[in-house]
Amino acid sequence: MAREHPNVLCTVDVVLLTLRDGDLQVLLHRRAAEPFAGALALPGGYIHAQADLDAADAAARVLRDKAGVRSPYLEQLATFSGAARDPRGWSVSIAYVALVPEAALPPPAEAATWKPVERLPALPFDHRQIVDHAVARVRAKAQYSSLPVHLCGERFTLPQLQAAYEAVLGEPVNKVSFRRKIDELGIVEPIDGAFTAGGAHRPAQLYRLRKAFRHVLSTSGRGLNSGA
Amino acid sequence: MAREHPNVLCTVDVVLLTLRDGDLQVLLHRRAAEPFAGALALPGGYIHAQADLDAADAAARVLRDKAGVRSPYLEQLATFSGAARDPRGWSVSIAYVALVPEAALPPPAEAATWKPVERLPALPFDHRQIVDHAVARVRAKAQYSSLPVHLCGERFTLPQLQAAYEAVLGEPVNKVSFRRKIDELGIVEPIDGAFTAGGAHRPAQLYRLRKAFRHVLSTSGRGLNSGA
DNA sequence: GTAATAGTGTCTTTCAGACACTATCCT
DNA sequence: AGGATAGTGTCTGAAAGACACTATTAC
Repeated sequence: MAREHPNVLCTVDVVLLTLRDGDLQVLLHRRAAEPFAGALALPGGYIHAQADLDAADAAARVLRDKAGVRSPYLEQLATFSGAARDPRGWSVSIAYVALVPEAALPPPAEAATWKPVERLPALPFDHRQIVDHAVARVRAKAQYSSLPVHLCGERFTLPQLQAAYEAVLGEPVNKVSFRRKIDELGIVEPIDGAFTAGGAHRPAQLYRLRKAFRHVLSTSGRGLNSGA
Repeated sequence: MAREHPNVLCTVDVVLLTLRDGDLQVLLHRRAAEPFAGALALPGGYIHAQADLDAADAAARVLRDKAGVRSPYLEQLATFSGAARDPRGWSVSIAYVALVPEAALPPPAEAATWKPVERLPALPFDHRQIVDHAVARVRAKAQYSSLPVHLCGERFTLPQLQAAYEAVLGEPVNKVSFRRKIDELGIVEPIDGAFTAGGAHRPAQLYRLRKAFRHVLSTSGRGLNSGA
């Protein structure tokens, strides 16, 4: 039975997003192999049935191997499929979105580049569509959930977190409303006695994610992110 | 290259939902083949690379063949994968949610049964998880979009539409707020001069979906459904 | 002191739910 | 007339944004 339908290529692709220079940026990887060898594309690869527990595991492996990133926020985005999207044949790509703070990134590998999602180069396959889909998802979830915290480091101030929301949403947000919202979401807590220092101004309270919200590996969609 | 990773089973499964007796119900299909022959499960099947354009097309084919349903509202749900979910081996199931009005259903085939999503029998594979995921998705989208209109027929009254929302959400909704919301969503229009008749009470205005919102075949996630 | 950013108190506007009323059919 | 459901006008309370104020640092 299983041998009757072997001719579908099963892959994962990952849209890894971070905040650089105030922009939401995506990691692109220069393809070594055909098709589209030499072109910038999303990091991705075949599912390894022998090694991967499931598709999320495969996506995590791709992130480790191609971006040097471990245990980021990882969420299933959607699956792109069909006869036309890959010249090698009928293919399935299970796409994931991953968020990492810039500080958690390793020194950039030579085959990899960051590009702002608003100024993307031409991408092979349907990768442009996948990135757009990812950005739309992250934007939508920023409206009602705490998703953008995963773009901040382990310790962050509320103004930094607000800047992360603003970068994702692409527009300024009201400070008072923002703090009210973060407060009711209840997903961050002040670090006792920890403040920023150095600026010629009042120091800011440092916060961290509450324990229950660290290491999120949601299967997909609306997860545990204390949505409204 | 393609021949190196052939051992992943590619399938689609469909959670077909409708409104029966005031309940949200899901179509279950009695399996003819092993594994789990004779058990009730979600309608699904292998992707046919020769015949299907993409996974959504495969899902539509499954719905035609196993439920006799044509061109319903069809939306990608999520993809379930891994070594453990199917005894035949490492598998990928691209799951879809479909909504149909009860009136658009053909006479029930003998291998198929409807079950309320709140009183499901035991299901094989991870189908229980898939159904729960689908119900959660439909509930979430009912909060801010016009999704439940696809459970109503071609012509419907606002009280009927409200009942559809209430069945999906599992709780009563405020009549005034409901009508305000439907009005701002702007996705339905009154049918000029068409009213219900027969009851011992005031007739209700009949509505229909606006042209732009018919035949939705969203790839996934938050689509064209005029979300808020 | 001033400049700069952090953090809060409060007013106003906007929106959702509650309630009550009117409208229109049938018997 | 009276019962039943459809549809609307309006009040009220909650939540979101605007604005202005206080707080704490460096110089």
